[in-house]
Amino acid sequence: MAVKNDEANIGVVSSSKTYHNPTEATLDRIGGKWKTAILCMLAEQGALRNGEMMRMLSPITQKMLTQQLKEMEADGLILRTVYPEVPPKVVYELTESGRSLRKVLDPLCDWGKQFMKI
Amino acid sequence: MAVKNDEANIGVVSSSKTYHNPTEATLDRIGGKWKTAILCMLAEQGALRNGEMMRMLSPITQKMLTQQLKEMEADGLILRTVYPEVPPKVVYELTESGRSLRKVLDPLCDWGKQFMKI
DNA sequence: CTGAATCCTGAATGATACTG
DNA sequence: CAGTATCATTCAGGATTCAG
Repeated sequence: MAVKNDEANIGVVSSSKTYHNPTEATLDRIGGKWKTAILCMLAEQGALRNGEMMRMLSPITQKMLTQQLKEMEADGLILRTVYPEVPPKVVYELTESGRSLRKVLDPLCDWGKQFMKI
Repeated sequence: MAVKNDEANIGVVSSSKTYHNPTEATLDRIGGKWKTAILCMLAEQGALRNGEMMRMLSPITQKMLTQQLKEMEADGLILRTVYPEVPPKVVYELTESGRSLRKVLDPLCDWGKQFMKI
């Protein structure tokens, strides 16, 4: 997913893989275990804090939430804003590119509804 | 992906997970490393044989191709037809459900084009 | 409150050899 | 031609602990 920090590739936003078709490039960016859930939440709620997302995505771990958010930030899908307060306040929201994913997430969501048992 | 053959779940087409949202149900079915590539090929070509797909997806291994096809067949996305000939002839094509994935694959493909370098 | 740093396990994928 | 069967490897994901 996203970036592999080997020596020759530090800080590079997008790895230089070769895909069989463009769908694989998309899945590389939204295929993480929690990414579509996070993206859908942010699309609905607008902007959220770490703690809020932790609760909504339970039982996600802090490590996974942070990791998935970081990767998506590096991929330009999410904007992370730190407010210099005490205690710390950090807010996450979709970027323009992240919002453009709606065209992808909506069909993904529609098709999957036939299997939902919630 | 697809089925987990533990004792209580043999032969069940769809595992009984609980998802945070329907997108995860979709990704469970098309998220394998080669699945979208296979599905797109079949959507374009109509029907293909094992050897044809092996060549088009190179460097996929025989094991992975068979495995991904089996899972998608179990999920009702692909139809496998064996012609009783010598040498053997087996043809794969999309089912109705598989064809309905076009609504998902097309947006997935469109969005990913911005990252293609081929 | 937000998040970094380690360590660890299992699933997913791959290499290779064999078969009706 | 179209697979199976094993073994090896890699890597995403998870548990736990520490920090500003």
